[in-house]
Amino acid sequence: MADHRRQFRAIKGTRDILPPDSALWNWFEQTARDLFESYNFRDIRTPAFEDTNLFARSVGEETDIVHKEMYSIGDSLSSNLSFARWMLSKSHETSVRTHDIQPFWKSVDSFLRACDEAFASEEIGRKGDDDVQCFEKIKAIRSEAGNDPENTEDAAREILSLANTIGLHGLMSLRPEATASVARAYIENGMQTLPGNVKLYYIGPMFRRERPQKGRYRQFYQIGAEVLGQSDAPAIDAEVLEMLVVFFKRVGLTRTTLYVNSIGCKECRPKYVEVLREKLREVKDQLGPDSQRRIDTNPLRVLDSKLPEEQAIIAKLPRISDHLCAECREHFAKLKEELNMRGIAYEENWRLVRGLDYYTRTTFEVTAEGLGSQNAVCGGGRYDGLVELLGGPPTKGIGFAIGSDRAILSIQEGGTLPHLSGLAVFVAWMGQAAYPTAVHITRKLREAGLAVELPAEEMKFKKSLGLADKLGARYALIIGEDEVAAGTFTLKRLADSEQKKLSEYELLEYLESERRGRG
RNA sequence: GUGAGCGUAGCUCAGCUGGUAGAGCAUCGGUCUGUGGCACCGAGGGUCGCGGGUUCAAUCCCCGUCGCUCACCCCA
Repeated sequence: MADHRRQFRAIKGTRDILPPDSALWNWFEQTARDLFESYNFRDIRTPAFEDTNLFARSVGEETDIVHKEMYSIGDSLSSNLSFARWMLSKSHETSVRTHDIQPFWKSVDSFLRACDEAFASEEIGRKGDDDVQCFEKIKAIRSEAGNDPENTEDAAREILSLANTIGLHGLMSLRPEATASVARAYIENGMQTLPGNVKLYYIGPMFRRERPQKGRYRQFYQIGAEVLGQSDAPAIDAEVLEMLVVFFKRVGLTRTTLYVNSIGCKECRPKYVEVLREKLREVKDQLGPDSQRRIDTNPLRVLDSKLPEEQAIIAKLPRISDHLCAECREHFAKLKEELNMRGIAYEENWRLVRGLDYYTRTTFEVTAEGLGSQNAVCGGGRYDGLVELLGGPPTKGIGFAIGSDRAILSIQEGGTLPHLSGLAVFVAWMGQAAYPTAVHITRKLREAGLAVELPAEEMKFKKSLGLADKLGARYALIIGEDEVAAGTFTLKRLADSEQKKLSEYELLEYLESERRGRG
């Protein structure tokens, strides 16, 4: 018996994309394919899940993104360990709030015990050397910190980050993005030996364990492109941006804005971050609690703050454009020249930053209308450090990812919707004598590439036409006694009721040319 | 993790200081056995998200819970 209370429903943050929306999605993705191929990008399909460490390393292991925001499966160590780690981060939060470090040390001890047990279990063969090293390190820090209460804060943070890396061996995660996967595939398949720059694109679902909100899902879809190779010529960046702009134009997403910035390289950015941090400390008491926290954790993110009362302060902060090294400044200037030459409209946004270390120089973002606070439909940038970070040869890279969910939402909320052709022909047959003819001609029409609906059961003629109308068919093909006797078909155009008698040959000719006319 | 708003038919919603439910659209059938869109008539479809409390009586009031939505945090 069906129990309404226990009906299955899509998991939080996931959804069904149904017709007719799914046709819009297919068109959206096909438009990307066609366009990207014309820029000589090629499709790459990587697995939907990968070694957790791939994502952990690319995203920076010190962040808690790994444990909070990814879907991970197959933990080879005991769930005890996961629980102990969770307790550890909880008690750290509490310690920070209450300024009482004692509960944290207790959690550290029970975490170490959990490690001991996990290492000693039958799964010991699967633990990594890294795990043991981290384990020993935590032990060392823990005993040291007891003697030096000055540094407990730093020690705690280090322990947390070490703890987060233990037990990741054999752990797999659903991909939260695809750049790391593409970089991994590039390395694994020796693609650096391919001629020229390697230009790849991908289309598919990604997974992040975030609270859903407007345009934000736990399973969401991205269309991305990456250029990997030896060159970091600004023209590559410009071509990627051109392709992006053309894409948004082609899908009718007109009210978009492209923001561009340069965040320097590993030489100049750290210096800027320090300058920024210094300045932020000076104005600390004028900032909200979130921004105050970011001064230490991620000063660049302060620039992102949306709080109205902070805007005036942020406007006076030092800008990275004044702190770029000569090479980066040159690269950015050339990029802007290229964009102008290509007639690409953009806005320079010095507050557009990316937090992760492997990002270099060019960053960009596209925002669209009608999306509430989640208005970015595309983000990207240069990541010259990533491939090497993942153990590959020194390689330059740039790429972007378009959030399809949001982009399509924006199209639906004010863009120009494409006219997507649906059902071409509804075969309105009546009388068993007409049925074999109906089956035959239906197959012929389908072979010619037309979408055809053939009712499985005989219907009253009026119903038949009514259904044809409701299904949105462009034509009704009428086959009854008269047609069978005369060996012809009656084709009725539903839009204007125009009707003509045709032979099979004429019918196929007519409908095929009509189809070609529709593109 | 935090906050706010909302849960009544497939969809959009109504429901009066509390008297165990309605409309429009959609679906199906009929008027209508060779001509759709219109009109008219009819039908199916609901333990009013779930649990508890107050009450003679709860869709309505109270508490809890689950779900959805939006925003914050985060955003690779």
